[in-house]
This record gives sequence, structure tokens and C-alpha cells, in this order.
Amino acid sequence: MNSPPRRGRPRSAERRRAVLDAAAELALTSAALPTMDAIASRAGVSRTTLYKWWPSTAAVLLEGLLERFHTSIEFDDDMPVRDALTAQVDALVHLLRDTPAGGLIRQLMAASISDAATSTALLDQWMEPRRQAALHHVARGVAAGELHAGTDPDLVVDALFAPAYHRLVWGHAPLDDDLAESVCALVWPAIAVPTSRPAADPAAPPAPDRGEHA
Amino acid sequence: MNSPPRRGRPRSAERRRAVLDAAAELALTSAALPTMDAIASRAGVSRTTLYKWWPSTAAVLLEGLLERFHTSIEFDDDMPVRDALTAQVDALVHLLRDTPAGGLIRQLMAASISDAATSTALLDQWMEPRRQAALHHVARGVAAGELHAGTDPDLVVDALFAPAYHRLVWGHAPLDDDLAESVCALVWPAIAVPTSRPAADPAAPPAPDRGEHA
Amino acid sequence: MNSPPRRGRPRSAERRRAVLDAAAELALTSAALPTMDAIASRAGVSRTTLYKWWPSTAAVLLEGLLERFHTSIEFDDDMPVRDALTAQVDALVHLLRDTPAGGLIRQLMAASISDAATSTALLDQWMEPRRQAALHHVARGVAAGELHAGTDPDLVVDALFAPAYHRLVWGHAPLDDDLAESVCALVWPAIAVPTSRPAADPAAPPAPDRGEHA
Amino acid sequence: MNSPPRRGRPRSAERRRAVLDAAAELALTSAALPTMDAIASRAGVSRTTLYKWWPSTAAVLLEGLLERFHTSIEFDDDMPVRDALTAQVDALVHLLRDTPAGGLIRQLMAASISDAATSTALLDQWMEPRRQAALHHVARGVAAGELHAGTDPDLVVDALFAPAYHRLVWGHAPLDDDLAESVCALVWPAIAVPTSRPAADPAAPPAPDRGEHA
DNA sequence: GTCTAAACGAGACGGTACGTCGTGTCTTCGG
DNA sequence: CCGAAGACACGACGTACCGTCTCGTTTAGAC
Repeated sequence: MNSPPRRGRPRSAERRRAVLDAAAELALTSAALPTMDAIASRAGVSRTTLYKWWPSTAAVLLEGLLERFHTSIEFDDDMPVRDALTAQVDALVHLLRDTPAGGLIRQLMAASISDAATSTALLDQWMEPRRQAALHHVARGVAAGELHAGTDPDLVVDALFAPAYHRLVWGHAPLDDDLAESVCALVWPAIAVPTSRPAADPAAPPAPDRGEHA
Repeated sequence: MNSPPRRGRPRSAERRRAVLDAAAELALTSAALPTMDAIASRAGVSRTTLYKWWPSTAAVLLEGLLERFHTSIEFDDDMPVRDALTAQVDALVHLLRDTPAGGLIRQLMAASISDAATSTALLDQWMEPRRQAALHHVARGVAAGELHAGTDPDLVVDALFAPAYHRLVWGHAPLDDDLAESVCALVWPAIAVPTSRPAADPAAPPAPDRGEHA
Repeated sequence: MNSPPRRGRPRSAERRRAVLDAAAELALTSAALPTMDAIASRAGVSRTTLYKWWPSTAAVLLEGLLERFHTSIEFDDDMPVRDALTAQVDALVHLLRDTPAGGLIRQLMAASISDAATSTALLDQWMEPRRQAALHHVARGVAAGELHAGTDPDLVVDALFAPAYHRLVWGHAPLDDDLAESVCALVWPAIAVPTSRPAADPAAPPAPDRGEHA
Repeated sequence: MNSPPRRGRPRSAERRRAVLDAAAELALTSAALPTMDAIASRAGVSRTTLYKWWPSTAAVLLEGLLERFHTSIEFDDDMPVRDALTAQVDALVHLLRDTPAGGLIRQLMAASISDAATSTALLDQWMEPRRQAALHHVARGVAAGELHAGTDPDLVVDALFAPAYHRLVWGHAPLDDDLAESVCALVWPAIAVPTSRPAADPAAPPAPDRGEHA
């Protein structure tokens, strides 16, 4: 059951770390993707080693990115659906704006446009898990009768997340603190099933929808 | 009022055309940005001439893009606001999906991430005119009382356009024919002032939902 | 006998001067041959004009050189042969060392090595006139019985002039003030017919020839 | 005492050879200095490699030249001084006329005029060793009382060698078989201490010195 | 005085070579 | 077998001059 009796010198974990860190630092201090040369010399590692374990700088960057931010996806199923979705978008906004992830994602998006392998990897390992988590909450909402049955989950999820990426890439507007909340508020009326409570007060019901998240 | 008495050999319009066309063709048949070398030889033009008029391949691509699609922005002020916005988004979706513009925009977005000059140019000359046109319609709607006064125009415009770019870049979902309509429908309930129709149903007003947060 | 009835605008003498001067100045302030571009802009003349009148920078330089130093060749036939030859060599040494001619000749020699046209022009218009003048004096010496009849004039002339050019090009030793005199003294004993002086001391004759010039 | 434990891939000797040969061939079949491009493609070597080891085509040429003709300098101290010097000049004449060295030297002289690095290298590695060897023989002659004590060694050496280079560069006269002998004969009477032979005929001595070589 | 043909200025253009940078592969040695 | 060092081929970069070309604009002498 244990691994086969590995022969030869084992791979050095320190060097892997050094490479991932060096790549991230370089990516964040320059507009363009770092070069293999630069990563190698910054990490104090030979180019040979680099090419042995990663096919491109984008691959290095992606591995570092995923390792650092592998959490930040899961959310409680006990949360109200709207809160859960808002929290996810909000987490993304903070990630993109306040952590190195934003810079790395920018570079990786650029790389993925001209490189199919990067594109696939980035989609599968970064985007899809987050999309699936969001889709899960949407499905939960539909199942619970909180959301209209005809809701297009993909569209809703894109509508929620796209503005954040859009502003990250184009830079024409800031990633505000309340962006997540605002976007959810913008989408919610169209998908939420009106709660059939006493309905006594026509003005009240909608209010709770967002009063507590602002 | 005529042009100044041009000295020297005039610039060749044919060569300009050949370059713009060659660059576009190359960009559309390969994943990565074409090289200056490739554009020059494809266009039958010397590299020197290329560098004389354009600083980078992205600049060539952008000029060709703008020249081909300089229209497609203007919309009738007599249209209902919602129709006007939907038409704009729809025009973008068709441009990105059914014309070379989609491929060119992808490449240019990638380039703009690592090159500030391209970023500025693309934003100013492609994105801003379209954004302004959309903002104009939103303002018109607010002025006419069709949209809530507190509407955040930037957010609304981003919410309308971002999904299309998002799908173009990530490719995780198609640019459907009805994407524009769907996105507008998703956003509309949150921003539209309820028409004083029979007004029989007091539960309808999603409106109060957001009047105060914009 | 007069020139044909010239039509059109005549060539500008000022520009010709400006070009020749600019070329010489540039050649003297840089190790390498000046470029056509540099000459043109320095002279305030268009490149077109330059190419119209001269095929290369070497041609410009040569024309300027010849114009400036077209004299400095002729010497008196009444001078003693040895003095005449010494004076010629001395004139060359001063030209190469104390005037711009040295720098120009260096550049032109370099150019002539890789360009046949320059080579021919330089040989015909610079070297040959000087060689012929020297050969004339040698022939005069032979005719007057001052020099041995078997003297090889070409060899003697080369022996006299070569050291100066050699030092100019290689720069391993200076062009001394007394170089001309020293070289002549070195060659003279071998070619001079001994004057039938008292001839008392058979060992002495060669010594005085160079004792006083060394 | 052995070499340090060489790390990395060792330099390829074949490529070095290929480059040196290609450069020499190109230099000999064209008037101008070969280009780095041409050398690289002729040698089947990448331009990068070329630039890694040599800063210019002149450097390549010089290295090839020195390697091929690194001998041809040393001469026997047992030889009579005059014979030794004549042999040296003769060796140079043959080198310049009958081997590729002549062509290479021409190109290198041209290059050295406009490039200080080439100039220094050519002087130090080609000219100086030969000059020193000649100076050695002259010093030997002075020490042995064969040459006048006041002889200027630099001048004598230049007088001996300059004519050969002069004719190589200017091409106005051929490098004859007997050039070395003729030049030595021309210089000898001025520097040789008369051998105290019978000294019977005071008029004869100079004559034999050159009578037979003219 | 025109007329006119050459000289001239400005600058676009196709080329060739430059020297550099980054890539990815290969070769050799040491841990 | 891992890793370091470094040679190497390749492709693109952006620049410098080259020599040619195509315009428009002088300008002095011929008519």
C-alpha cells in the first residue's frame, strides 16, 4: 500500500517553495509574466530544475496561486442562500483586491488567452470549483422554493461574478467594498420568489433582504 | 480649410491596409498575438515601416479593430430605455461571437494586461465609447422616471456588459443569442420604477429593495 | 570650349562646401567612417542631395581631402636630390601628424581595403601624384650620377614613404619630427654614389652619413 | 595541478573550428569583412553562440589568423644577424602573399582603424611578437659589434617591415620574391659596421651589397 | 517676364545587419 | 535520480544605415 521504494535523490521541497514564491513575487512586481530565467535566478534554482517540474511560468504561477488560496470556497449550507452567494462574491472581491491573488489572476488570464493548457488548468482548478459552489447554492435556493424555478443558474452565477473580474481586468472602476452586496441586490429581485408572509406591510418584506449585510 | 501643403512622399494607404488586414488574419488564425515579423512578411511590408507607424502588434490590431467596427455604438434616443440597452448588449454579443472582433478583443485584452499603453488605448477607444453610450441611456431612463433615482449607473452598465466579456474570455459558457435579453431581464426588476398599472398587487414592488443603497 | 548652355538650377557651391566640411569634422571626431545620415544632417543638407553627388562617405572624404591638400607635392628641381626627397617625406609626416589629413587618410585607407572604387580613387589621386614626384627626383638623381644606376626606384620610394604610413596605421611608434631625415639617412648609403672626395679613410665614409642625424 | 573540476557542458571544439574556418573563408572570398550572420550560417552555428565567444567578426578573424600562423616567428640566434632579419622579412612577405594571412591581415587592418579593441589586439598579438623578434636580432647585432651602436632599432625594424605591409595595403606594387632581400640590402649599408677585411678597394664595398639584388 | 529643367528638401519605403533576450534542449559533472 | 552549471539553436525583438523612391518647392538661366 505504501509508495514504491523510490530510488535516487528525492525532490527537494524547499526548492519547490522557493520557486513558487519567487514566481509570485516577480509576477506582482512587474506587469508582464515573469520569465523562466528570472524565476530560476530569483529562486536560486537552475533552469533545468524549473523545466523539469513545470512547463511554463503560468503553470508555476497557477500552482502557487492554488496552494495559497485553496480555501475560501466552502460555505455553510445553513446560511440563507442569498447570504451565502453574497459572501462568495464578497470573498472573491477581497481576494482580487486585497491579496496577491488579484495580480496573479490577471497574469494568468492573459496567459490563458493565448495558451490552451493554461486556459484549461485555470478554468478547471480556479474557476470551476468556485462556480460549482455558487451553483450549489443556487440549486439549493430553487429546491427550497426561495428562487424561481425557471432561473438559469449559469446566467445568475455569471451575473454575480463577472463584474468583479471585469473590473479587475479593465480597471475602469474600483472593486468597492460593497460591490458584492450591490451586485446581489441588483440580481435578487429578478430571481427571488416573493415570500408569501402575511403580506400585511407591503413595504416591509423586501427590506430584510439586504438590511443585515450592508 | 484644406490640408497643409504636405511635404515629402505621402504615406501609402495600400500598405496601411495590407498591414491591418494581415495582422487581423494572423490574430484570428493563431492563439497568440502575431509577431511583427509575421505581420510584415504577410503584408509584404518591411519591418521598418511597421515600427514606424505602430509601436506593437497590439496597436496594429487595435487600429484595425476600431476601423472595422467604429459603428455599432449609436442607438436611437426614441427607443424605450430597456430596448436600447438590450440592443446594445445584443450588438456586443453578436460582435464578439459572429465577427472577427471577438478574436481581436481577446488578444487585445491579453495584451492590455501586461502593457499599459495597450490598456489605455483599448479602454479609451473601445470600451469607453460603448460605456458612455450605455450610461447615456441609463441617465435618460432616470431622467424620465423609468429607473430608480438611486441607480448606480456604472454598476448597472457593468452588470449588463460584463457577462458577455466574461464568457468570451473564460469560454466556460456560450454567448447565446438570448444572452442580452436574459441579462437585461435579470437586472431590470431591480432598477425599473413600477409602471402605475392597475397596481392591484401590493406584493410586486421589488422596487423598495434597493432605492436606498445605490 | 565653354560649357554647354546649362539649363535649370545650378548646383549650389555652399552646400558642397558644407558637406565636405561636415564630413571632415565628423571623420575627425569619431573612429569610424561617418554615415551619410550624419553628414547630411550636420551639413544641413538633404540625404537626396548627398547621394546625388557622391556615392559614399569615402568619396566625400576623399574629395575634401584632395581639395584641402592639393598642394604639398611640388618641389624644386634645383634642390639636391636628397634634400628634395627628404623634404617630401617630411611634408608627408607633417601632413599626417599635424593636420586633419592624417585622420582622413586613416579612414580612407580602411575604406579602400573593402571598396575597390575607393581604393582606386585614393591610389590614383592621393598616392600616385606623390609617388610620381618622388620617382621624378630619384630619376633625376640617377641621371645626374648621384645615385647608382641599378637603383630600383619603386623600392626606394616605398622604403622612404612606407614607414610614415606604417606608423600612422599601426600607431606603435610616433611620427617623430626627424622621421623623414632618419629614414633618408638609413636608405642613402645604399643608393648614393660615393662622392670622390679625398677618400682618405676607407672606414669612415658610411659613418658620417648617419652619425649626425640619428 | 590539473584543471578545476569543470562544471556544465563543455564548449564544443568542433563549433569553434567551424566558426574560425567559416570566417576565414568568407573573409577571403569577399572584399569586406564578413557579417556575424554570414559566419554563423556558414559555420552552421547560431548567432548567439558567436556573440558569446567573440565580440566582433574581427575578433573571430584574428583568432583564426593567430592559430594558423602562430609559428613563423622564431629564428635561430646562430644565424648571422643580417640573414636572420632577411629571413624574417621574407617569411612575412611569403605569408602575406602566398597564404590566407595576407587577406586576413588586410581586413584586420581595416577593422583596427575604426575599432580600438581590434587595434590593440592586432598590435599586441600579431605585430608586437614579430617586432620583438626583429628587435632581438638587431640588439644582438649591436651587442656583437656588427651594427653601429647608435642604430635606432625601432626605425630599422619599421624600415624593414613597412614596405611589405605598405604594398599589401595599397597594392600599387607587387610583393616580389626578392623584396625581403632588396629591403635588407637597402638598409644594411647604413647600419652595418664595416668588416675590417683587407679593405683594399674603398669604392667596392657598397656595391656588392645591392648589386646583385636590384 | 515667363518658362523650364535641374537642384533641393522632406520623408516613406524595402532591405540587411546589428546585438540582445527569452525559450527549450542537451551535455557534463557532483550530491 | 535530483540538481547545478552552462553550451547551444532558434526566433523575435527594436534600432541603425543603407540606397531608392516619390512628392512638392525653389531657383537661375533660356527664351
